[in-house]
Amino acid sequence: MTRARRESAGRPRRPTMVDVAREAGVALRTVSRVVNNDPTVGPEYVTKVEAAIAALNYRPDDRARQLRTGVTGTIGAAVRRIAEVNPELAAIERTARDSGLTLLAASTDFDEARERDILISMCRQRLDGIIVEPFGENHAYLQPELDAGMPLVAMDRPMSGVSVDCVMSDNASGIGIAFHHLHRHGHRRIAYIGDSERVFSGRERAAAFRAALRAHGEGVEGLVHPGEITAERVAAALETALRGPEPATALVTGNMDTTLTVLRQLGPQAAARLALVGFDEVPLADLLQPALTVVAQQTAEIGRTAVELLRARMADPARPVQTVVVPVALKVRGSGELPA
Amino acid sequence: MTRARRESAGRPRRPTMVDVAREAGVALRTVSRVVNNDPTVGPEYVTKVEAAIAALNYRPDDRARQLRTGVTGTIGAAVRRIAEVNPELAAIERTARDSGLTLLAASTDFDEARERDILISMCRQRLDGIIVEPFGENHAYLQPELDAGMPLVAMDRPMSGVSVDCVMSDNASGIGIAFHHLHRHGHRRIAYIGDSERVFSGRERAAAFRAALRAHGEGVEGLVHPGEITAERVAAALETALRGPEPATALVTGNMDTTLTVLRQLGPQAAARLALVGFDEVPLADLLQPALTVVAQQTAEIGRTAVELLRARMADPARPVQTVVVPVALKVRGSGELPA
DNA sequence: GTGAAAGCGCTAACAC
DNA sequence: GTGTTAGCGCTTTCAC
Repeated sequence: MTRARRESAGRPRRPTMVDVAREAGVALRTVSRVVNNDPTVGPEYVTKVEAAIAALNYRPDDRARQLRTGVTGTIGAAVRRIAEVNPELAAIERTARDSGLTLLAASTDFDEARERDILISMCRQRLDGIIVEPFGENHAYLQPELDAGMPLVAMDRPMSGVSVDCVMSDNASGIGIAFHHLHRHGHRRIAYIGDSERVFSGRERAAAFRAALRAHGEGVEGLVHPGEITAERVAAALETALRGPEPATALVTGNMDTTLTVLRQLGPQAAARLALVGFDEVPLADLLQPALTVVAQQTAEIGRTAVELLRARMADPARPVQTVVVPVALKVRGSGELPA
Repeated sequence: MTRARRESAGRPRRPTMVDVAREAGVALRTVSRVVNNDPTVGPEYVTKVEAAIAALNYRPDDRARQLRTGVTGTIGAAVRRIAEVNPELAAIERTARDSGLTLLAASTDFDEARERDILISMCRQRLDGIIVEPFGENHAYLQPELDAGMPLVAMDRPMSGVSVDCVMSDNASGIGIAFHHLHRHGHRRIAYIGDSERVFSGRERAAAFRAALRAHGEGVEGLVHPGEITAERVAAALETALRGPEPATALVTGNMDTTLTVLRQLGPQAAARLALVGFDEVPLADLLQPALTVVAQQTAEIGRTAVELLRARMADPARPVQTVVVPVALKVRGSGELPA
């Protein structure tokens, strides 16, 4: 009766294994064996079953298989942005695919509530594991899921409130490298503009820059400008850094958004004269004039490691929690080598 | 016994509705009602059940719900690249979310076999619908899925071998706009470099460019260069177009990859002198010198429409197949307004 | 209003 | 080797 109802609703019923078994004249179990390539099935049965499958256009229902076996063969990635340049995500996808895992990717969109919705939904779907580029400030609500055995790995930033595996860049070294590169090219007043210190990486990078200034006996005043990345805030920071009594001759930007905002605020002429090293790779950096010197994160390595950590956790839920720090690399292209 | 085995394997068992019902001292059905916010449950039952849920850290298993109800609440997007700038995908995600649908995004990665694997896998998962940016040349293998009622929408390109809803840009108009813009700025020898004519959009755009040339009484020889987008091929095309006896004074590029390859091949100085209009928006187009004039696709509109078409198809499997053509828009920024 | 029982489509015991 | 049976965790008839 259920069936009759559904058919009359307009949607054609899909054949199930039962239908295939009847069509082939074999038992349900045999069809299941053929579908799963069980080598212990007699070849004549294989032929019969495959014929029936083709005749009915049968497609196994993965949902039922997943419910029965308990595994989905799918891992989730909750990143701040899919649909933007995101080499970590690309590496995650590649690595997952190579491991025979399907990737379910979703954007948290810099929204704490949305991040929570997505993570909870992934848990309800009983995905085999989750990689998250955390955004929210408190993830204690995930503790029950972790207790229930859900494998979870943090990428780019650690999580607060729960203890999970994590892979991230060596932010402090990257800022140090940028500073020293400019210093070596003769600059003595070097300024920093970057993300808000409410954000983990913003905090780490601003602190590392202050440390670099102090290590060279320089004062900090007027040179370190963390904060929201808006045109107004960045313009004000540039004004302070470059127009004061002791103007900076070089600039380090703390992430890609900052770099682009700075370039747009300065305009092509001024930008071409300012020594600049950006943290994070920038698309088309090589086409700008001068081409942009950056400290690049090893994004492919980060994404790959995230999947490796996740797989290790899936294989052994009891293994100790691990944090992997990936080194960064300076890409010398021109803007960072301008003289003072 | 099964349970004991699984527990001994190290993975803690998650509580099910049965456990919640026992804990709360109510029937299974009542727990289901509470979980689904059925308003006909007595308030004291709601309290008891919610207490039990909290006590056990119960999370419903979506797989079981999906199997039972037949719907997943999830649509799939098989695009050529997630993890690259992909405004269509961003719009799909936004629109899907606004409709209460989860998005499962996967990269076909310009690989026909992979596209096939992904689409078949999405069908096996019985997703509620699929949006595909088709890459392969023959999708007849999807016919059984369509017959079985799987809603499917093509984006950016039509599909061959099956008849499905489609949303795409007005390629021909876009090329015409680019040509006329350069023509209006005094150029008479205008060349075209673009994607291979094996690709649908490459075919449409090259044909439109030839038509524009002819409409202005110009010859075609040496001016139209469709083909693979490699540094060598583009360099050769540039050589032919710009260094011949009648060198072109302006150039139309057929997609983003072509535009970037041309800019890299020319180098900053030569690029700054060539009148250029690109098809497709380019990241950081405003930061180049001169800023890049492009024919931009209305990507947000395309992604939104793809979801709308899919939802319409899900609601009414019998509705006639529809193709939506979205207009393009010229973005005047500098490179396309250089004199001859 | 609530509760018992059937069943979504599949896989895994177990006997044959 | 193959067939029968139970059950994954949930929703949904139906009687109460």
